[in-house]
Amino acid sequence: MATMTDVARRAGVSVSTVSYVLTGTRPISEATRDRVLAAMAELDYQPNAMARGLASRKSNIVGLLLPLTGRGLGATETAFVTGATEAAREAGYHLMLCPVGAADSDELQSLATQRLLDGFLVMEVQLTDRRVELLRKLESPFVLIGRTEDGAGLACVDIDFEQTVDDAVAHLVDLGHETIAYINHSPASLASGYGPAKRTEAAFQAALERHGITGVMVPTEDTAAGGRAAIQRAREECPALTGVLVMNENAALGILAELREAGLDVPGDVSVVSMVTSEVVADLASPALTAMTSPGAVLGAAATRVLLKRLAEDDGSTYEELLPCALEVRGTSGRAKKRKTARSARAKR
Amino acid sequence: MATMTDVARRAGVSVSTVSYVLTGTRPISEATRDRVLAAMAELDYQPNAMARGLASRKSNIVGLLLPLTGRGLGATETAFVTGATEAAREAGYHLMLCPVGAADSDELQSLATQRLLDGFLVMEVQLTDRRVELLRKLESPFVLIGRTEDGAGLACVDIDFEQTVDDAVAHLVDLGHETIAYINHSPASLASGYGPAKRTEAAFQAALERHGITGVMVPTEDTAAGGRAAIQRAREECPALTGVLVMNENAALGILAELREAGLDVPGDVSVVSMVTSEVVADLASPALTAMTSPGAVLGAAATRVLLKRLAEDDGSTYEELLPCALEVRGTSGRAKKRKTARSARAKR
DNA sequence: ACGCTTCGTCGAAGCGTTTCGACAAAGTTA
DNA sequence: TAACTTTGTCGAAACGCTTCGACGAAGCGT
Repeated sequence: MATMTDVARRAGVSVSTVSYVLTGTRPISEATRDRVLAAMAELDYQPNAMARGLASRKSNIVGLLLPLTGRGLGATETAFVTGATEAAREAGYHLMLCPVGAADSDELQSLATQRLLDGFLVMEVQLTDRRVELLRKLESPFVLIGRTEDGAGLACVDIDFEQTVDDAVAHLVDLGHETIAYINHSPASLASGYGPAKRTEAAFQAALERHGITGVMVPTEDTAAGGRAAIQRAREECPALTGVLVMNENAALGILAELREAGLDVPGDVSVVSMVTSEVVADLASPALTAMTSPGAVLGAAATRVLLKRLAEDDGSTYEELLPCALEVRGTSGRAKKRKTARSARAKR
Repeated sequence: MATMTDVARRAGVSVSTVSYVLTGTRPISEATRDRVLAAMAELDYQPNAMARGLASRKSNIVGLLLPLTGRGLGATETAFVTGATEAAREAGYHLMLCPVGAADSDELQSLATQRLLDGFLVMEVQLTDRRVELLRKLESPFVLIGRTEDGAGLACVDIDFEQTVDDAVAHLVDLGHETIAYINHSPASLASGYGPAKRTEAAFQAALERHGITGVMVPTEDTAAGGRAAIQRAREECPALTGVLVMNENAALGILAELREAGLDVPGDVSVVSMVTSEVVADLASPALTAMTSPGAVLGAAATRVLLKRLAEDDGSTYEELLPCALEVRGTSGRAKKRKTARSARAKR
């Protein structure tokens, strides 16, 4: 393994000169630069990352903090990871996967103090997240994917849930739907203050009022079975519903199956729109799901770029970037049936 | 940020002593160890990873090589990554994601030469993979997830495709199926010599002969739409089929949908068994897929442990570990219909 | 009481870079 | 032409750790 000293000797210059052509920190004449470059090529020289890191106190590695618990990652999270990884590599950085949940502060503390990582990308952010306080205390640069309760002094990149709900509801309203169910995440995540669940809940209520239509909200587990149960319950509570908004890919497929088995046609009788959904899963369904496509990879890349920019400029200002999910109309949404129920519904009271 | 010198001063010992209590390389008396430990605690000392790496020429980081191309990772690959990450962390290692496909040798060359990583986990291995030659040439320890044509001198961990096919076919045969279609990966991957596709193809043929039953093999794209097309074609080529084996999760869902729309009941008329499938996707289907559950996380963990063991023992011997997929009977497989076709089929000739 | 090994500790020499101050040589200004 | 600035290069001091050789102090057999 050739070292910088070898290169220097071969090129007939000092090591510092070699370092300068490598880093571009000081001007070097065309002639010497060429000699040095040639020597490097001949020796197959590659700078030693550790030595570099030690001397410059930066590793060119960023850590991706994500809880690796239970059933593993969904397609959206995965896209996020790959997007971040790609973006990092394009900027000459590396990405380290750190299985660190909101709970393991010790783990994070030692990670951040080890000086192995230049900064952090934080996934699965809770509304109040101890990792955030900790990182701030340790003065480690970081960017959140998601948002905490109070975003002051933080940099975050997130999905624009409000906009996404608005767009989804608007789509259904445009199609003539006047009674819509919102199948949210689980009661547990709602109770624990999981951001996306809370935000979309509020946005859904607001959208209902704005459009002057009615709806129900039913929380559910993130599984196909959960979706089946939820749509049953929604139809009991609100038999007139013709539109369904689902916050979860897995539940969405269950809903489709349940509706089919109940003899209802999708989108003929009921329209289903899936929120924050990956294209792969949307295409898995039959018919393919009309969905708000989550910008997974784009989000990951955006977060990474924000972090790297902050590292370069030593910038710690507040920053927020929200990306909406794009409506992708596929096979599960269509015009609402004519409201022959209007009269009978009134008669019912 | 406290350094080792600070700790040494505070504990009234030399830096080397501190180092020894940290690494355990040499015996240290109970008394001094305690003093040093106390000093560390008081100063919130954390060893500097870079300095450590430089001095010891090991980083405690392993790289995970995976092509990050196109549609992103499937659930199985994702499980693999998380399994590997977890296993690494448990052993005090870190995991770096390296988007390096079989093509980017340059990228890999510099990665390996930089001395940033102690070893590599190689995913998506081709039957002849340039990364393998390169890593071997550079004398970087590595473990394959998958297998190359010739495994001599290599360490690899892989799914036992032969066993998995055997088990799946046996399951169908036990249920009385005598005509089975095998929906494999795409023609392109077959042509490029993608290991799993080739191996399962051969294993399927062998299983057919062994059981004395008939079957067809149809390659298909890895999408729901691909699955639909494939099952149509399979039924044209072989109208008597009652059992289907699918090599792809996404295609499996398409097959289910297509059969349903063709008026066939699953598992009443046709049984479907999905190979190398993640539980999440299997549960997404209605009815839930009978599947050979891929040991994603377990595989990832196994590969990591093998790599770490080789790092520790400087072992470079040939090694192969094959893990089968476990049959998980869910809702898409059942007894074959009585063969009233037997006579008419014979009459046909 | 003698030479032995073993134990516990220290000092110093790296590990391969970056970075700072210094300094000739060349270029610029007045 | 004197007095500066800029350009290009060098040497040496970090960076924070590991590891090697050395060595006094015990512990052991004889």
